Amino acid sequence: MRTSSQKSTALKANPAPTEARVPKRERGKLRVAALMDSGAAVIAERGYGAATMTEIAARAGASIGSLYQFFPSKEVLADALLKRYGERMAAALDAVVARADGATAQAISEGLISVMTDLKADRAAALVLLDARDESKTARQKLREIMLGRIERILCLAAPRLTQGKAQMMSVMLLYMLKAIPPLLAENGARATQLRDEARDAMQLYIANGIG
Amino acid sequence: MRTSSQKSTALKANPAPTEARVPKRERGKLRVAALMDSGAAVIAERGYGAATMTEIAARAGASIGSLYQFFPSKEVLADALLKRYGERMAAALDAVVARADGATAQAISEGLISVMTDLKADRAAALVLLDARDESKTARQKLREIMLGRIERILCLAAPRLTQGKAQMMSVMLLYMLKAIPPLLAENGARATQLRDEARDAMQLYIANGIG
Amino acid sequence: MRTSSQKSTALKANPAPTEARVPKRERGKLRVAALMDSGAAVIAERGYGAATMTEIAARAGASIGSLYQFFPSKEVLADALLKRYGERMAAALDAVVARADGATAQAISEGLISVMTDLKADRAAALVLLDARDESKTARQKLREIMLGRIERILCLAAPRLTQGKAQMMSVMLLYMLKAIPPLLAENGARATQLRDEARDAMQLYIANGIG
Amino acid sequence: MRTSSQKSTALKANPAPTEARVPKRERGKLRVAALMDSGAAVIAERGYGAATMTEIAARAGASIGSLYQFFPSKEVLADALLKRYGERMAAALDAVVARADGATAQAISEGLISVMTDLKADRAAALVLLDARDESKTARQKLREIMLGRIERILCLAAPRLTQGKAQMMSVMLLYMLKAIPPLLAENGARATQLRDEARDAMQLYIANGIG
DNA sequence: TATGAATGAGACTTCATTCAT
DNA sequence: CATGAATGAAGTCTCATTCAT
Repeated sequence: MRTSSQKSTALKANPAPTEARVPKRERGKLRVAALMDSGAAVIAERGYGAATMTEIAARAGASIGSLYQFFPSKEVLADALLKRYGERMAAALDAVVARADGATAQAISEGLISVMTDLKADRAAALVLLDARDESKTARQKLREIMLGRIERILCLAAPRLTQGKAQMMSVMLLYMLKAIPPLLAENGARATQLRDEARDAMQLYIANGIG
Repeated sequence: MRTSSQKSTALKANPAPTEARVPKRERGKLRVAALMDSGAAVIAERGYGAATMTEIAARAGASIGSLYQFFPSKEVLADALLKRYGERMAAALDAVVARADGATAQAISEGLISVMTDLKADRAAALVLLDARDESKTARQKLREIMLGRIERILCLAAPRLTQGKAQMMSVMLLYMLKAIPPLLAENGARATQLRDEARDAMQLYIANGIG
Repeated sequence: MRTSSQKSTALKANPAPTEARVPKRERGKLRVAALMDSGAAVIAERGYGAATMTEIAARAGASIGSLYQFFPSKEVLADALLKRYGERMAAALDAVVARADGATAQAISEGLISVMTDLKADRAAALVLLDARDESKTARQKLREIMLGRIERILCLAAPRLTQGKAQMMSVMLLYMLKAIPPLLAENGARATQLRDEARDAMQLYIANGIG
Repeated sequence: MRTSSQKSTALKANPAPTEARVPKRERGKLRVAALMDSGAAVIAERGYGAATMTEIAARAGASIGSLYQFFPSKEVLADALLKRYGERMAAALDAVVARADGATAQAISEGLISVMTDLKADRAAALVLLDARDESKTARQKLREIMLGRIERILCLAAPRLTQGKAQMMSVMLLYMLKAIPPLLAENGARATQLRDEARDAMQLYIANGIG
């Protein structure tokens, strides 16, 4: 495994940019979007380690040099991907939050599952990234907070009498149940519809029991 | 004294072996065990792609050549690890099966969770392997069958009136809930004990509801 | 900055390319030419198995990575070398074909030997390659056809009454006599001139006898 | 390519044995013969570089340790193989010499070709060895002398008036024609019989012309 | 800015050879 | 003598990253 920079004899090594460069022209924005989609696809398909910058560029119809123009390292690309996923996830959960006031266990369960069912393309990559990179501690933490916070808010809105401790505990539990959904459906394609219901039931039972 | 290249690339070499070589002497057996433990540890720690054969050998106190003596490729080592995990998992689940006749939802839930809580060292590696390698289709399938079959048997023993279809569906659902347990506990160390109970409750509710 | 393994071994990577990449810039073309010359030299000197990619790159003044940029494997380099040799050989023989109409046995013999005497650098490598690699079946076949076809044409032009069967048989025989020439001359440097005449006589006698 | 000994820290490094150990018991002789046959087969099949000591031992039904017992290095095995081939070749040619007195060009030609047609198994390996190893200069030289000397003697016996110079020149030429025979026949199996005659004719013409 | 060539550390793997049992 | 495990140098190949055009 490598950790050290390759450029050992660098003199005034520009302090290694850690952020994606923001494109200024329209054309650049399109290219960045294409590169990110390509990156998500390749990483989801091959895993973080096996995904090569060359393939990512090629699949986006760009040259390797062009890719590095916007994402100065593989790390930066991974971070950008994770960030975009977080934002989209937040938005999706916020929609559930908006409908959570006094909602039933079933509605909540259904809403959460829907969130996990959308955003497919990005999630596959995000999951891969989260447990392939050591450095993603921060990103993982951030994503975790995005999700946990909103789930907790949903629970509290639905059941105002819930103690904070119980709500937190339940949020964590639900988070992990939710995480199991995408693989559950993906790996059991034939019975995906029924399993989706089964999963919703399981979560509903758990939520109803907790809400009391 | 060596003279010309050792590596050939010429002619169709003996078809790369796909199985671990079985040690014939005591020393070899010890080596193999050490190498597998080391392999499980390193893979769990770094992921399949980032785990290096060099580190695996070193951590087992063996030379790289020694590692390759028994595991002629990284793939083969991965397969062996998965196989060992499958056997241990089967044994552990069989013990639950043995106690399943007429058992309560709580007992079953508790039993299954215990299985996932043991075998820690091997499982971490196994999980990593299962979704890091494409080739492990077979291994994954095998492991899946090992677990699904036994979970189904447990459910049927506990609730003889369950239809086969329902039992199968529930087994799949439970399998994915179970898979979520190790990361749930590992990533939330501080509240692991409570979360374990929470998980048990969730499964228990689901089982009880299904058993009727 | 790099973080996790580059080499994957995970997932079915892009199917290993079997063809040399064609350089698009002037610099690349020069490189490729230098690399091929270097490859021919090293392989001729050491044999295919003992020739190392490292040495080939070094002798061309390139880095190992640069070599692999254009020739993604030792095999591919070998194929490219063989292909180039085939093309040059074809051109050289075509020149003999052009002068074959009604030519004497001596002229033909002389012409064929000249062909084998030129192209030295490439041929040494080509010969080594042809019987060092199993996979070169196709290349060998192609080269064989290139030579046999032209030799046959030469014979027919020189002696129109030759039956096709006889012409083919003689072509094969001449091909193997020709193949013996380069080592004959190379390994007997001191008497190379006389041996060249001796060889020409042998071929001339054989051709004259066959042509009748 | 390696040239230096691996055992660098050796203290009183036994001066690296360069000869095959001679077995003393009957069983040992059989084993040595089996190992040599196996060695010839594997080397012929894969080439010198690609032939592995492990496979050679295995194909002879012996362990790697056992192989090294008799042939302390791959080199030594190669030398032994070459030596055995030389002896057999000498014997075969001696038989032709014995019949050479006043023989016709056709008889000589036929005799020489027969020699090349026998000893198949060993020759394939010998040819591979001769141009795969740098060190085989001596062996090659020795073999060359074995053959050249006898061919020359044959020519002189058949045509006492031949000058020594001419006889030598012709011997060299014939040697290379002979060397072309095995590949000629092997690679053109379908027409081997006719090609054999064709080759005999070519040699006969050459000899007859030279003998005058 | 875009392109594609250049670089080299480091990964996996092989195999001649040695040695303890 | 036989056996099979141990060793490690060296080979092939990959890919993130840099740079000249």
